Amino acid sequence: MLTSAHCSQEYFESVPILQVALPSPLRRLFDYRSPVGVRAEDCGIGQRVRVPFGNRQMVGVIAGLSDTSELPAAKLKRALELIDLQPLLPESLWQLCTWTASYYQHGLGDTLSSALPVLLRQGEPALARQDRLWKLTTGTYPEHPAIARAPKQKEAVQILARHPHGLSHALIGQWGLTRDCLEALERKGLAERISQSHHHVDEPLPLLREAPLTANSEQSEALAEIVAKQGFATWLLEGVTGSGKTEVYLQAIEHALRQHKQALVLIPEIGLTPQTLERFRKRFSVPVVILHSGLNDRERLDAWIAARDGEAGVIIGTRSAIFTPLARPGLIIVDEEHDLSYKQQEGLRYNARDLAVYRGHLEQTGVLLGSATPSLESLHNVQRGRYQRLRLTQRAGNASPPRFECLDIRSRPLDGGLSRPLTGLIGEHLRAGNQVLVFINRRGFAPTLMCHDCGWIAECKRCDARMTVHQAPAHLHCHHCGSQRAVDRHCPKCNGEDLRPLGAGTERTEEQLVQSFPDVPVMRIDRDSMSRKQAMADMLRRIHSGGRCILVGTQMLAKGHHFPDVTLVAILDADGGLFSADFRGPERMAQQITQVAGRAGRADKPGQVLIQTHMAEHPLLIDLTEHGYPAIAERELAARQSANLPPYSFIALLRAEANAAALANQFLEEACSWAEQLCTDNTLQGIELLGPVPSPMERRAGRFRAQLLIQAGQRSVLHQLLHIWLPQLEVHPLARKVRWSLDVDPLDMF
DNA sequence: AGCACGCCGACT
DNA sequence: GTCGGCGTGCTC
Repeated sequence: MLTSAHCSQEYFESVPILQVALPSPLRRLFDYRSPVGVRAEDCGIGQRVRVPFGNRQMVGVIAGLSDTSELPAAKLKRALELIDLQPLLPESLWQLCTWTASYYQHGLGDTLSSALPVLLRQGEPALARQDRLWKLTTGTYPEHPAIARAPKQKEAVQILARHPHGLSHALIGQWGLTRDCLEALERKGLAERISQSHHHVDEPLPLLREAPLTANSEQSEALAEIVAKQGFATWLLEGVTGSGKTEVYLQAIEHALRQHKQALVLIPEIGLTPQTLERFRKRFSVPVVILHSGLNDRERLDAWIAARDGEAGVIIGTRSAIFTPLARPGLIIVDEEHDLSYKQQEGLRYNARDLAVYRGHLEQTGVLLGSATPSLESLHNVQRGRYQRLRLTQRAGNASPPRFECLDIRSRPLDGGLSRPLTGLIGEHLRAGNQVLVFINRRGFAPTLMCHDCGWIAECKRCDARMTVHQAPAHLHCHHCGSQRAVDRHCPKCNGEDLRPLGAGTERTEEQLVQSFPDVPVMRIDRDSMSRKQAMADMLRRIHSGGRCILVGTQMLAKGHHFPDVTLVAILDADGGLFSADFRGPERMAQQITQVAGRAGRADKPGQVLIQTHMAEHPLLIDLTEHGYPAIAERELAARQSANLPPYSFIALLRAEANAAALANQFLEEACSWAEQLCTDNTLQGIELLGPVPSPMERRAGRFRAQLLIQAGQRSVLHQLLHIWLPQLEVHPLARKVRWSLDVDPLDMF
């Protein structure tokens, strides 16, 4: 008979090797023996371990178990601690992460780092804190005399009253409550803390706090389609601005909640408008968790746990929220699916919209993509029958769509970017007591500073770019690397003194408008004027209080907000998108103009959109003004097809940058010839390697950049190549001297 | 990526 | 004599 000592001895011999994914750019797993005293059956895939790595410690995730290791036993270290006794993520989310790592050619450890809240990466336990559940004491009511003069506490009582089973401490912030306030109630004997009963009573609490709006026929039709479908389906909800997409979202969520499921809502980065969020909060009585940038690490983890454990009914967040685990996944919504902020532009370059669709497939839920200006990728998926199209064409209250016009500004004088006819038109709208929105996609005072004597232009010392002139405070600013310097007083080339700002940015346009309309408030909205927290909220309040005013701003104006009193939208310079180096230029331009135009007007005040251009005969502008975004989308899709560009082909972009141009280029040249070789050896058909070429802006922040485009007719072939190519690139001697990255499905070519 | 080790220039 | 520059190599 074996003694217990023998037992444990035998036991440890049989403990498998842990293959651990670590947060390091090294795209491989590291083998460890299990921690002292941990039983084999307690170690499983998806659990975190703390391990020694080099001379430091790291938290990693077990990604595999094996009986053997390629490493000699002597080199194997022992993990220090098993952090989780259960997998951290539900199976479907684990699969989403491993798929993401493989699709975007990124290390699993690094991928998990992007997917997990900071505290979990640091080894914090992933359990809901048990001890804090706030609840009213029996007999407490909102009109209790003890809180008659404490409005905050009164509100807290009202909120707690809606949570008869207790409100988790983790969520109090989400309901706008503070710990202090609840503790005050506790002292008054009105509220108490109970320990969490982990079994939620599935009592049919009222789901809604307020009744849904009455859906119009189009909304009802869309909802009927959504509700009818069980399991995985992707819908493209194409709705002009003001057609009530949000109401469709809300009612689709309601349907998911009624089935005791959760809904995940992705919104663009700047789309977090307080008004929209308030609508979600107001509608549902289930906890609505909002992952906004103001959360600290602890709050973020609490929200994550609330989602994973099914405590939160609706989870709203930006790009990274796609990795929030759900106990009972029911629906994923991606609002403004065309928005570029869904694509991460560094490190793990994932596209949250695309991952949402894959996640829906994994979890067998519906995925609802919404936009007034859908991406060509999504429209193409509709054509191929992969997505179902749902349309909303009527604006609320039968508001008529804005009238589009182009204004040819060739040989017309411009003051601060504004032509005389436009200034006249602005005056008319203001005299009618309306508001005007002026869109100019350029911050600062002027994009160029030029010497009038010799033609010298102020350039950035570290980039192939011009310095933008800013006023208040006056300085030159490079928008590409952020470097700043004082405005030159003399031309460094000819010593002349006549240095002139050329062209217009938001500051100059604002200045001109103030001059032209001295008695009308002019409000500038761009990154510089909105840097103060709350600045945006203050500005919006002023605008919504009505009365004539002029809004001048960049894209910031174009996202999410609606300005009902605006009757004129002026787009000062539409031409940028017409000769962009990027094949997506026209698509972008059409989306941007359509989005800005959509900010204006309502039923009783039809809107007008005026586009200043030097290319009034350009077919793109004509199509856009006469037939709107769908016409442009159709035209551009046809162009992409004949040029064999995405979405009719699949691309990846290998970027490299180095202190010397030759170095980056050499790396890409060699990478290119390896790829050619691999294509021949493995008979990979239909792959084209374009480049390497210098990036459109070759020098940026003092580094030289170049790129190599890989294009394939089939996605699987592209990925076959990437899978064998990347491990080779990684060990290339030059790979350590240049900064390189691979972008699968790049959205811009810079 | 970090972080060590390692081998050559201007300073207490 | 040291502090520190970044080249090279490793992380189970």
